[in-house]
Amino acid sequence: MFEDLMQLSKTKTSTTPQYRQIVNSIRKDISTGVLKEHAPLPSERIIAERQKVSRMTARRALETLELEGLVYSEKRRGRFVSPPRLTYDISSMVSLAAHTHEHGNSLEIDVISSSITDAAARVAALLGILPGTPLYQYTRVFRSKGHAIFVETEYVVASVCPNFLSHNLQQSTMKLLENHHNIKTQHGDVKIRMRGMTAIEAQWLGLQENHAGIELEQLVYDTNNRPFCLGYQMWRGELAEFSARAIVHQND
Amino acid sequence: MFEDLMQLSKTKTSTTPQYRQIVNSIRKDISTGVLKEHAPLPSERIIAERQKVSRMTARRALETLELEGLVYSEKRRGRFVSPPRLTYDISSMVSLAAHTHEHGNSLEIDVISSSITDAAARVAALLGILPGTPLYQYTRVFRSKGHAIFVETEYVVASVCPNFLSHNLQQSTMKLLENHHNIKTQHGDVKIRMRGMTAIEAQWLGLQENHAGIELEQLVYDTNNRPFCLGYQMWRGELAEFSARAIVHQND
DNA sequence: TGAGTTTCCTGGTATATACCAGGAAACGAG
DNA sequence: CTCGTTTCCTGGTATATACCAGGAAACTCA
Repeated sequence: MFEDLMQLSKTKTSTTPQYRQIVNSIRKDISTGVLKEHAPLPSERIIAERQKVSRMTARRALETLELEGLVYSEKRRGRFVSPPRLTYDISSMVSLAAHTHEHGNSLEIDVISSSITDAAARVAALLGILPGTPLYQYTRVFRSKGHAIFVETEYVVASVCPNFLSHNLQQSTMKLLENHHNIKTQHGDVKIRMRGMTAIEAQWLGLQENHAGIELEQLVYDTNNRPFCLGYQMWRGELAEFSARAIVHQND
Repeated sequence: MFEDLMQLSKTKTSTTPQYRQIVNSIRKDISTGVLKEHAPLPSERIIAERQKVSRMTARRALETLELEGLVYSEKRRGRFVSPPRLTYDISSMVSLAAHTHEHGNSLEIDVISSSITDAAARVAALLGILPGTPLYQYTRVFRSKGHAIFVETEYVVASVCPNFLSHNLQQSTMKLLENHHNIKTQHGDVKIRMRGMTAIEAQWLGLQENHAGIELEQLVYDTNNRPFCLGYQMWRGELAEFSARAIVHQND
């Protein structure tokens, strides 16, 4: 199945570590299209055998490719070539679903859970409400062509949108709130940071624990300048790209 | 030196992998302040001995903490506790140096290299100029309290700012261009993505190759809506946090 | 004292081996 | 043909060992 791969001339005399030579060879196969997106990579054992290295060395090579973002692994299924990144424009807070639809990539949304809860201290502080205030809370996984991209958990102040959970959550929250509850979004404060995934996040996305990810925290304000929605998105780091426009001087 | 650490009761019968138990114990030491920022962690060999595991298992634990961003390693010097993240506001494209100064963290700037070059194809395309057009190019490392935070390479169209390199580059580029060349920044298009560091980037920051980082690409436009500066910042992923404000509806 | 060398300790690379758990495909019986 | 079992293959965890290269501190000689 991989007869054409791994035939590189691994220079024994080189000072480049063996695992890095394997990395370079696979990287080349990916960039030249020999290995296409979502294609399975040869297993650790196969690489070890072909390249005449120990399995641990082959493993190190594959883990390096994961770190670089060229490869992702699904728990005990194998490793695969990462597809191109999906750009998320944080300046326009329109629905990502709508946005990608325009560009030909449809996004599927799985609702993992939804409930009404009491605000925890940290969430309450950000939303400017008292701890214990009722909130709608729901978690959704976003996929493209069946492949999970990110998982999102949102908290919406319950008082502003009665019966929120009776709606179909497989759509943009901002549009839903605008259409059904007359809440218009004014702006959102966004924070972006990198971190390893928790066990549960990795499970939602079908990845292994500690997969590198990018967390996007969104605090959304209505036209009264009051925060009404707090969201946390956890993106697969190798798939995410965020774009924004920073305005410095108004050009009149 | 670490007598007080690592005295956890590693539950042999638990299904939690041993290396994860070590991770949890160290994580706790960090969150409770037993290990403070930039404090050295026990070495792989020490942990192996103390915890009665093989060195490779201890190593795995430490690498997991690096993935989580709680720990960073300097090549062959050891591993250290990561300091809190530094937030960079991409909405206001004021100098990061000025911004952090207000908040009490001064930033040191090391100019690694500076020169005048011809625009490569990719750079030219983004700047909307012809390949081969003269550009000023310089690379700077930004540090806080002696610790490297990110490295930046910028390309500035040479025709708009003669003798650019004669200025002291240890300051904000935007302010320098505004003060000395009358170029006012109108806006910037920013892209943020995660990726492993290249060998040279890791070297600049004193980290090991493939350290997880966040790349920030900035294309800066003047008040004539013409791009004049392209910058790439490579941040240590565990130290970076980016904030932005997305405007949806104008509130008049 | 001060400059050069030596020694120790760090992580980096690498091998060979072992067993486990879970996904998936092949197989086999109804 | 379909449902359940078995078997194979995947990565995940873990050990014990070996040698290398480079940072840093100690040590030593002028």
